[in-house]
This record gives sequence, C-alpha cells and structure tokens, in this order.
Amino acid sequence: MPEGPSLVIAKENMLAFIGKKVTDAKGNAKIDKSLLVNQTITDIRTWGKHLLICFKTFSVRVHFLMFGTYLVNERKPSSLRLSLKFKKGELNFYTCSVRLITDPLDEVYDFSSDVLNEHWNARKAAYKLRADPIRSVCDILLDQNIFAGAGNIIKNEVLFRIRVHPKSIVGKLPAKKKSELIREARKYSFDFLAWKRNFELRKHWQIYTKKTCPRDHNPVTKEYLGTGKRRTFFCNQCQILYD
DNA sequence: ATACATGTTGGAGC
DNA sequence: GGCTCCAACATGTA
Repeated sequence: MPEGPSLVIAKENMLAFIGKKVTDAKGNAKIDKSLLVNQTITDIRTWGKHLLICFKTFSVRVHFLMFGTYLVNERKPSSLRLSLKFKKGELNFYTCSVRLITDPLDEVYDFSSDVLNEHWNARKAAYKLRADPIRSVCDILLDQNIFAGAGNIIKNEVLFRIRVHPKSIVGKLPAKKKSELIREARKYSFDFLAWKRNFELRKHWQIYTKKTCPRDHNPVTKEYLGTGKRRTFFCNQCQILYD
C-alpha cells in the first residue's frame, strides 16, 4: 500500500468521514485514543506517504510502512492498530505507525515537496539537488524531503523512463536530465495514481521486476543499491551512467 | 513453503 | 556527536 499515490487513494476512500464525529477509538496504537473520542474530523490530507486525519487541535498521522493496510466500513481478523468508530461507519488501520501531531500541519510539513500535491514546487526540488550534488540518483529519488511520496517502484520506473542509470551521481547529470528527473518524478506519480485506481499498475511496469528491457530486449540487471540497499532494476545498455 | 518486499525508526557500536 | 549498520515491525505474495 505504501507509495504516495496509494495514500491519495486512501484519502479519497475516507473523505466521507470529514465532518463526522468519532464515537469510539480502539486499537493497540500507542497514542492516547481517548483524545479522539467526541472529536470531529475536520479534514483528511496526505503528505507523501503520510495520511493525516485532522481534528480541531491535532492530527493523527498514519504511516503504512511496508505492510500497512486499512479498511473502510469493514474488518479483518488481524489485530487492529487503530479503529475509529462513527455513528455510521468505521475506519480500521492495521500494521501501521500511528502518531499524534499537535503542531499545525503547515509547520510540520512542506506540502510543496509532495510530488502529488497541487503546490508541488519543482524549483525547490532543483535547489535541493544542487545543494547535495554528490548523492546517487537512487538515493535522491527516495529522499522524502525532496520527493515526498516517491517510493521504490517510482524510483525504478522514473530512472528507466529518463534513461538514467541508477548509479549515476545527481550532480553529474546534464541540467536537462536533472529537470527531466524532477518532471518525471511527478508525472510518473500521477500515472501511478491513475493506473492504481484502475487496478492496472503492474501491467504498466516497464523495468521494475522485469527480466528483459522493453526498449532493446537486453537482460535487466537487478542490484540492491543506495544507502537503503533497495531493489533496483535497470538496463545497462539503454540507461546512461553519469558519474 | 520459504524468502522476500511498494518503508522507516531507533539503538548499538564505532 | 555523528556516522553506519541492522533489527524490528508484521503480512501478502510468489
């Protein structure tokens, strides 16, 4: 469930609860759940991979990490991390990280660094790349401070689309490639969102988990790259190394 | 069925 | 203090 577009879909699935009052809050989340009872949801937002359930004086931040799931007006046997009940309906969260945020969200988050946000600021991203030129494009694309919402699938597919080898150093990219990277990180995220909505995301993977490059039919290389040693698929022939 | 994965945090060790 | 490495979290999928 994790990458940014999936969070946008999660939010959309929960919009009906805006303006609704929590009648009960349960689950093993380590927050004071009693704070939520009798509070009304004022908004539901996302920042990257964070789902933000807003109340008048605080927000509940849900991060799904790798395996988190949620159900709207449904339950499953697994243990509940957080369950919000309403007069009509319920929101259930499993295997996720739940935190209370008491500072105003606009102080906690820079929404212009969320690739899916309407306030996305490409120039700011370009500035951040210039400020940190020696990092690999692999690490840059997973940096939530620069491309909030981008995850490992987006990383792989963006690099393939712009024909950049994942071991490239961001400062060595020609200016045109750098702006292409920034543009494509956002564009692919919206494609991801549209495909995910239609349950056809996998069908559109070009390099991620692939064995053969769809461009030149050479074998795809799989390596664990970057500081997080994340699964990276690439074509050694058509993705150019800038180092 | 065993291993692995769309992610992040925090602690140990240096 | 700061860096890197790794366990922990916990479950669906191949």
